[in-house]
Amino acid sequence: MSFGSPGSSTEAEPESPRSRGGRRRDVSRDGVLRQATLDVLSEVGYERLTVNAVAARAGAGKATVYRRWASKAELVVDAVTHRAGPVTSPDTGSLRGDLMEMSRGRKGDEDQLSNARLLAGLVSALLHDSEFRAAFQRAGHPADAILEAVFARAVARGEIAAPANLQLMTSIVPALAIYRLVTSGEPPDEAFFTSVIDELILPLVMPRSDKQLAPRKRTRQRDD
Amino acid sequence: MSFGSPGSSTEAEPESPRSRGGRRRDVSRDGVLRQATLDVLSEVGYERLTVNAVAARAGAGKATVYRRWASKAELVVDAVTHRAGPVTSPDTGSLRGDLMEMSRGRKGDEDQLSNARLLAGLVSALLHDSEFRAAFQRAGHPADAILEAVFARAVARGEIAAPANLQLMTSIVPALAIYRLVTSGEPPDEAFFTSVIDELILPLVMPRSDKQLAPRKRTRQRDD
DNA sequence: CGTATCCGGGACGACGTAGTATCGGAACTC
DNA sequence: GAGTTCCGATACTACGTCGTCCCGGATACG
Repeated sequence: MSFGSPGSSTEAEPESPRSRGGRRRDVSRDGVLRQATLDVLSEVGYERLTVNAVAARAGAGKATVYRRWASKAELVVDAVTHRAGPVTSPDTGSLRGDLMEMSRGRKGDEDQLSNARLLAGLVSALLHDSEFRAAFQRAGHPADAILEAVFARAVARGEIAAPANLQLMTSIVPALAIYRLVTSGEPPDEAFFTSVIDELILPLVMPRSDKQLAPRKRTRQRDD
Repeated sequence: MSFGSPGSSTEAEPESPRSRGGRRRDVSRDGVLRQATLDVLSEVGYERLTVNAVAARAGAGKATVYRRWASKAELVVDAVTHRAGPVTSPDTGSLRGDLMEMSRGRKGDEDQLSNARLLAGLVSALLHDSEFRAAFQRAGHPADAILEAVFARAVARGEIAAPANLQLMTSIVPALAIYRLVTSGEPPDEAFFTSVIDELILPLVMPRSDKQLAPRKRTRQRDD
C-alpha cells in the first residue's frame, strides 16, 4: 500500500496530463465523500465500513470513489487525515473553561466526543495495520495540539505549573472517553467530562486546593 | 443470538440426555479452545478472528468448536467471560506496590497489558453489538474488582482517603493503557505504568505530598 | 459535432469466511 | 461386537464485500 491520495499534504497537483478534452472532475465530491466516510466510520467502525455504504451516503457511485482512491484503506486514511477543522483553540480565560469548551465542541465536529467515536471506530485497524497507524501518526491528532496550547496558555497565565508529563495529561480526556464509550456503550456526556476535568485534571495541575476541588454535589459553576 | 454456552455461570449441567453410549466429550478441549480464542483475539481482534484459526491453534477441528458453541460470537463471549484467573489480589502493603504488581501481572495472564490487548481487540465488536456489550457487562471485568479491593485496603490502612469517584480511579490505568496501545502501537511497558501510577493516581489520592511524588529520573523503587 | 472524461448506478468476478456435512478413526455403553 | 458419539480434518455451500467494468447521460475540449 502506498496511501497516496488526492492532495495528500499540500493539495498541489500541478501535473494533470489531460490528453485532450473531457468532463472535468468535480472536486466538490471529494469533500462529500470524505465526510460520508467519517460518518460511516463513526457509526460502524473500519471493519464494517463498506465502500458501497460510503458512496450511497454521499449520493455517489462506487466508480467515483475508486476514481479518487485506490482502496478502502486509502479512502479512510485520507478522510481522517483531512478531517481537521478550523483548529480554533478556545480561550475562555480559565483552564477549566477551555477544557469544558473543548469537550462540548462547537458543532459536533471537532469535539472530544466525535474524536472518541472516530478513534474507537479505527481501533482495530490501528492496532493491526502498522502502515495505517503510521499514516495517522504522521497526520497527528489535531485535538492534541489544541490541548497542548490550552495547557500552555494556562501556564503562561500563571494559573498552573507546567505539567511534568504533558503528553500524559492531554491523553486523559480522550483515553477515558473512549474507555467509557467502549465499556458502557454510552457516549460520554457533559457530566462525564465535568467529572474528568474537575476530579482528575484540575486537582493534578492546580498548585494547591485554593480553588475548586472536585465538587461533590452538583455545584454548578459557570465559566463560559 | 442467545449467548448460551457450556457452563455459562455455574458449570453445573446435570441433564445430559445421552440416549445410549458413545464417546464422552473431552472437557479438556473446552479450555484449550477458549485459550486459543483469547490468543487469536488479542493478536488480530474480533473482526479478523476466524474460527479456522482458533481451531488450528488449539489443534482441533472446526466441528469440535461448533459442537460446543453455536457461533463465533458465542465462542468469543464465552472465552472472555471465562478468562478469569485465580483473582489473586496482590497485597504488598502499600498502594503503590499493589498497583505496580497488578501492572506487571503474574504470568502474563491477568495483568493489565493482557487486559488492554484483549479489550482493544474487542473494541469494535463492543461498540456496535449491544448484546455483545451486555454479555461483558454481565460478566464484569475481574481487574475492576481487584482494583477496587486494592483501593479499599489502602483506605483501611489509612494510607489514602476514600476516592470520591472510585470508578473513575479504577478506569485510569486500563483506559490509558489502551489509548497508548492504539495510538502508538507499542504495548505499555513498565515505565508507562510507573508514570501513570506515580504521576496520576498517587498524587490524586495521597492526602499531601509527604510521600514520593512522581520521581523524575528512573528512581528505582522496589516494593515487592 | 466528435471525442474524451466525468457522473450515478449497477452488474460482475474474485476472494474470504461462517457454518454444515462427511470421513476414517477412537472411545464409550450395552 | 454392535451401535453411538466424540475426535481431527477437510470438502462444501451460502453470503458478503472489494474492486473492476459497463451503461446512459452530462460536461468539457477542439
